[in-house]
Amino acid sequence: MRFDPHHHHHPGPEGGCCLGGRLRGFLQPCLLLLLSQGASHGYELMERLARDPMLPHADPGLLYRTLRQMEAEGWVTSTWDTEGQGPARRRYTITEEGLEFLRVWAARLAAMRADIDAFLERLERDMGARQDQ
Amino acid sequence: MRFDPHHHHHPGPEGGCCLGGRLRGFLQPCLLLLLSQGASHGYELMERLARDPMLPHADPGLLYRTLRQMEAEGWVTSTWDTEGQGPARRRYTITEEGLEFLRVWAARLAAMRADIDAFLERLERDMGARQDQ
DNA sequence: AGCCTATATATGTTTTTGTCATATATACAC
DNA sequence: GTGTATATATGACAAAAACATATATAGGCT
Repeated sequence: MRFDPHHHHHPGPEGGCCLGGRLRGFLQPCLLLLLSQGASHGYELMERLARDPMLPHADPGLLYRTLRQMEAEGWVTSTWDTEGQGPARRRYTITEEGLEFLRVWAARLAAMRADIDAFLERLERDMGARQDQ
Repeated sequence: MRFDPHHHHHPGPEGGCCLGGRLRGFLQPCLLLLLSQGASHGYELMERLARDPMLPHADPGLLYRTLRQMEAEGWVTSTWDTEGQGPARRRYTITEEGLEFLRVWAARLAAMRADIDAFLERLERDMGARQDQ
């Protein structure tokens, strides 16, 4: 079966992380997380994202562009890989700066989690009070 | 002292929620939360956001446009308020649909929180393993 | 009257991010 | 050859946010 990016339709609550599309720039740490486990190329990263229930699906256009941007930023480096069958792959490797950026994202996410908690608590209190009326 | 939207510069970790700007469309539930506590107008909402350490600061342009959008969506209604001194205010009142939308956001935030947890846990495991090498 | 500040709303432009569609090329199976 | 899988890339567009600016009312001060 061909990998079809148009079979996206977020199948519901069963699988797929809901942060993609909502949390700005979240694709970058997701790609860095995968690359921290070993070098890879765009098509494979796309498949790994699609298979992984903890990570959001990515549009191919966005994915390839994001990888190029990350290279420009210095988070990854790339080399052409012509070994193996099929068309040439651009093989991406994470850099030390990329790992550092991933740690920055971790701190950012922890802070966001705290903010979400505070917001939800307040909402619950307010909405609860509203029902009591 | 005049209310200056350009004194934004996110003063650091001391105050202000970091979700603004990162979480797409988050301004809407923030405004609805404030409006659920009573009708208000744009300028006042802006000041309340700026004062509230749990909510993100909003650019005036974005805030007024967002309020008009929310009215088009049916989450709020507005009437001109010419009482009191100064220029006329557009007074916004939350609707039943607005409250419902706020509940939808609550569910969305809870799901995002869970996804952040999962991501951070995995990151910690992976980065921990990397250090052990 | 003229000027400044506070109050209040609104529009215009640009950047970033994400979505959707499409183009291009290699290689293998039939 | 035709079709499918693999692989990368670009173009057009939409939404949200950031940044800049425009407009108007009203009160205080000189």
